[in-house]
Amino acid sequence: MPDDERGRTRDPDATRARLLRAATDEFAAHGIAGARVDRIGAAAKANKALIYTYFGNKDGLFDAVMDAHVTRLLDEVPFTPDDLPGYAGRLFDYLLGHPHQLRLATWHRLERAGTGRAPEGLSDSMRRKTEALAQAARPRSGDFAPEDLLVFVLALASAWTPASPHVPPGFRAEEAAGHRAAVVEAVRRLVGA
Amino acid sequence: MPDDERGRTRDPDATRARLLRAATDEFAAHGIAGARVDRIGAAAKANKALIYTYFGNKDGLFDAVMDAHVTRLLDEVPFTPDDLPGYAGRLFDYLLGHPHQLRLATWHRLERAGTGRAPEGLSDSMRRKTEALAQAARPRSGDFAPEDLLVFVLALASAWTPASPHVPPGFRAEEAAGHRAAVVEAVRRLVGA
DNA sequence: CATAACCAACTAACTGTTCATTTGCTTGCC
DNA sequence: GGCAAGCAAATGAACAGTTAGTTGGTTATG
Repeated sequence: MPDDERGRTRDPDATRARLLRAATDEFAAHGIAGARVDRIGAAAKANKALIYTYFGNKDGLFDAVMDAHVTRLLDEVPFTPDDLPGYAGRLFDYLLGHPHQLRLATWHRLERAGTGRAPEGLSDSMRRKTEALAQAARPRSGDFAPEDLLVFVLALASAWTPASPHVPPGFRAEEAAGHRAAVVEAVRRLVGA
Repeated sequence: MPDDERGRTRDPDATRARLLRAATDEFAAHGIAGARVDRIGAAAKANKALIYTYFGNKDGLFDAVMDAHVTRLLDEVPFTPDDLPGYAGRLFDYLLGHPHQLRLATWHRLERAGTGRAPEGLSDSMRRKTEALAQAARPRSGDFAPEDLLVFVLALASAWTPASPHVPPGFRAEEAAGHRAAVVEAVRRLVGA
């Protein structure tokens, strides 16, 4: 007879997962420096000391959160170098459906800039994407360099996301469909429809 | 005979300015939660108590930093609704020359999202820009909504900035000229050259 | 002298991290 | 089946270092 979220019996995997979920919310909301270990433990209904047995320390916990999110994103939004507008649209959808994603990525950029520690598989993924773009058949000359094109597509897809520096405060989800269409059209013009 | 940065005599304006400059570096580097009041005082060669007499508290100091930077940006990069590629290029230049700008803006987005307190003149400026775009003569139908166009231009101009979530680690300034040209060309395609 | 600028020292609260101890599950044995 | 040993999981309380903010006095300036 389950009475609350905490599992009836001892279950390290479930506890780990609960900590990770709570940490995701906390880090997405407050960043690394602003996150509080106490709050994470309380939200996960677990003792905060478990954070140190499972993840080493606060930074290790953040890394674990980042790795999980990057992996999931790369997994669920496959890159399609021959259909960049479609890719931008799907990335837009994903970011809209997972508001933590871009906030976490931005915190990571700001707070972990110098440390060298990058989320697992991210730089590999960027390299693969760039190479795929370089080899993709693109007819017209005077086209963008692969690096520029990739960065532009990512920037456009995330331009309307609430974590972006440019989105005005009163952003409403009902208008998302219109913005999505605009993003797709913008990328279409970039690649020369 | 000046021996260090601190003015020979008492000079409240200079002290205020020194505090503001030190706070800019500290906040740009570590954000609000990560910034340390002691470090700011030390870097400004002023007593940290002066922060509280001049700016109220840590948050007030951050607001002052943000206001100054937003004002300067809006002042030095005039908006030209009829020449969006040129505007994007000039904005790109400004962000490249003032690396603190986008970092501060991003910190503000992340840490001050809900508080309502926006940098002075920013939302006004966004509204004016949107209206200017709406009234600007653009021939072709099927064009972007003014809000979309503005957000896209800003996103593209800041896409290659080190504070962006998408820029790979090994970004070198020598390649900036090429990226600048790509940004201008991208905006040109958006508006339909 | 009167006022404003400035400073050193202080404080109360908080934070990440550790650790000795307890709790409950599993396993081998009778 | 019943039992006790062994062990990982979980806990509560504390530690040692930091932090934003304050205060009372000192010093230059007009």
